[in-house]
Amino acid sequence: MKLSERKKKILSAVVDESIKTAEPVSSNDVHSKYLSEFSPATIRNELMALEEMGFLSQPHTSSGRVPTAEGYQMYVNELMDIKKLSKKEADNLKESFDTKLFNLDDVLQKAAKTISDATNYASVVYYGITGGAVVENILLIKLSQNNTLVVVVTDLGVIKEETSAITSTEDDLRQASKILTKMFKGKKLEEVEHSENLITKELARYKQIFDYILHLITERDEHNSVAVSGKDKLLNYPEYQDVYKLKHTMNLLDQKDKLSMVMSEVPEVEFSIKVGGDENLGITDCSIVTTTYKSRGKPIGSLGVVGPVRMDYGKVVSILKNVTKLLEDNQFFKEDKDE
Amino acid sequence: MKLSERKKKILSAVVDESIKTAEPVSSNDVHSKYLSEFSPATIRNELMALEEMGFLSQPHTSSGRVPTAEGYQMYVNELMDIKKLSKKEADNLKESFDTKLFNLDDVLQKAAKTISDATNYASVVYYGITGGAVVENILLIKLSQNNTLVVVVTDLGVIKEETSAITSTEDDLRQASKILTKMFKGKKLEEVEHSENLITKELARYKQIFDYILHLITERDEHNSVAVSGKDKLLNYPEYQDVYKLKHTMNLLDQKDKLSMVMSEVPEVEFSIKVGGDENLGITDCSIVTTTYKSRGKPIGSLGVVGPVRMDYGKVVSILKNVTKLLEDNQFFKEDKDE
DNA sequence: TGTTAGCACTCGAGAGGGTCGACTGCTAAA
DNA sequence: TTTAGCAGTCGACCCTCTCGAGTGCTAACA
Repeated sequence: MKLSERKKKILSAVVDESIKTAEPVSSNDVHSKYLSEFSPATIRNELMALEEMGFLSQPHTSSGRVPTAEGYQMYVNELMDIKKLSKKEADNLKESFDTKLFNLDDVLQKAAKTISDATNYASVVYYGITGGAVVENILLIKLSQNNTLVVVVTDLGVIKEETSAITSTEDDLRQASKILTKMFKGKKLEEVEHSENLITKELARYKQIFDYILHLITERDEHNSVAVSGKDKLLNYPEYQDVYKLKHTMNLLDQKDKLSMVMSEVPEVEFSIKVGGDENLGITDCSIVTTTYKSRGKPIGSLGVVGPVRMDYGKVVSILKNVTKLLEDNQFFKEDKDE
Repeated sequence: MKLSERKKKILSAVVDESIKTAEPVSSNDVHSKYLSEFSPATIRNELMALEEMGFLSQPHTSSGRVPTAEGYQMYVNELMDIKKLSKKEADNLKESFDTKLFNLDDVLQKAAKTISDATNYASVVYYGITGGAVVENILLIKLSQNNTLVVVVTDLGVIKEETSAITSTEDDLRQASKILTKMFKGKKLEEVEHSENLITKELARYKQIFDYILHLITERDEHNSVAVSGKDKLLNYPEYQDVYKLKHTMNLLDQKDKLSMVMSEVPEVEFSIKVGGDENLGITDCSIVTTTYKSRGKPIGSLGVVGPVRMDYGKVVSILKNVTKLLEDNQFFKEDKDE
């Protein structure tokens, strides 16, 4: 569907104004605030055409126009200009995303919070598209009689948890740590996950520990690979004054498995922008913008923003671009690590 | 203010019905659902008297009655019967509050989630009324070139965090760990917090590490001692269909410092029930039920529930009682620890 | 042929008015 | 002291009317 230059300008104007005011946009609004070179009557004719094409709709006969999902989609695909962040905004982002963290979950959570604070929408950060992390070390540390701290160090950071399930002696722990590290060093997490049949004779003693580590890695893969932040921010938008819709979108943000499905798709283009949700997944009344981040040239996870359909896509895309860069420059995702 | 037996029964009925239906209660409701031994006219007379006393109010002249904050307060102070949980409910609680965790933050978070899930309101768990935790061990573990895991083990569990700030050698770390453990073993966290002047000659080398541990302990005291769970549950109550009120209460649950103030008060009675919020702190449109939990006979923290004024106080109190018990029976809070 | 002024038309928002009925307060009898 | 009876109140709901923002159409204009 080809659009004339003028139609593009007018559609852009309507979308921009919609994003700003959350109200239907009249021909006069477009004329006075965006395109004074065309008279309201001309604009009206174009609006009619754009409505016919499915990009705009009227809440009722004598009201202004509102973009349809298709209208927004056209906007983000072809019309939108991505605002580059000002130096100050970029610096703020950088500062807030302090990269000193060395725990994968913490890094994800921090990235999510940074995005949410910068965009003022809810955000989702996902890790695990191809599970890029490689085991470097497995530590077992006795904390007290019944508690052992298990630390799995990977090249992408630390996964850890303490437990009371392991009651071995310190000597045993040291021994087990050595064997396990030797066994798994250099392997990807999902390789570890599927190595139940690897219990050798020498490892049989440490079956309890082995099982725990499998459990730890599996569990984190299933549950802990999605960080969500800023759900409450949705409260501020007029489209979510309707508590019913609010609940719908908030519920989505609580369903880690559904989020995983959305976030693990790797789009062909840099950004996937699902305007109005995803029919197949039963997601409505919101838009989802996602992009992937890489380590060693391969996508290993994704960043996303969830907000009203009337989202400031230009700003969101720009912020996601920045945070992707910050994340990829993080000591653990960078290709040329100084080790 | 003394109430006749009959007035007590009627006020109880009005409050119970209000909690159930969230609608004004008529004399007929009370008569038909609670007290058929009195005629509606009699009940009307009593309702008038109770209104005069300030326990009830009418949204408008010809409507039923709604309890005032004072009405609820009277109810919780003198009239309410605390439902004992059924065996099954108690078992469910116990099961969901699995005590295998050995990290203070995790335990608090788990307790908060247990309470929120059981009550269907938002919950807050606070630690630090008198800071009961005593240092047992300080571990410094090299994870990679730039990353050291710092673990502070106390008798109440683990406080830990990893950092890239410490770049000492493994030998140094081992040494520092020994010195620090010796120095702080048996001390309370707040004693550690105020020991900046303790840098001895032998410790001077490890100033970086020392500073980090102080930072770690101080920070957790300031920020990480409040666990909140179930904010979203508030969405389900009719009083929060008004997004403005919802925001107000959700904001409260985000302000950790304000929550700390509320949660660190040790009430004289077992339960503090603030009906309608707290004027001094600017908290309105919600009720807060709190109780303290103990370790070694001393209160060290508190559990709380935040919900609409029309809260099922009886159920909440009962659940809090149960969780307090579960928490105090946790391996780390128990007096007779098997160490 | 594309653009624009003029104008009749549409429809939601908001105000005003009327009915209904739930529930009250009062009165007077039991 | 309790209760039946009843008039009175007021919100909820519905209908109607008015107002005006914004449209679509037509005819004139560049």
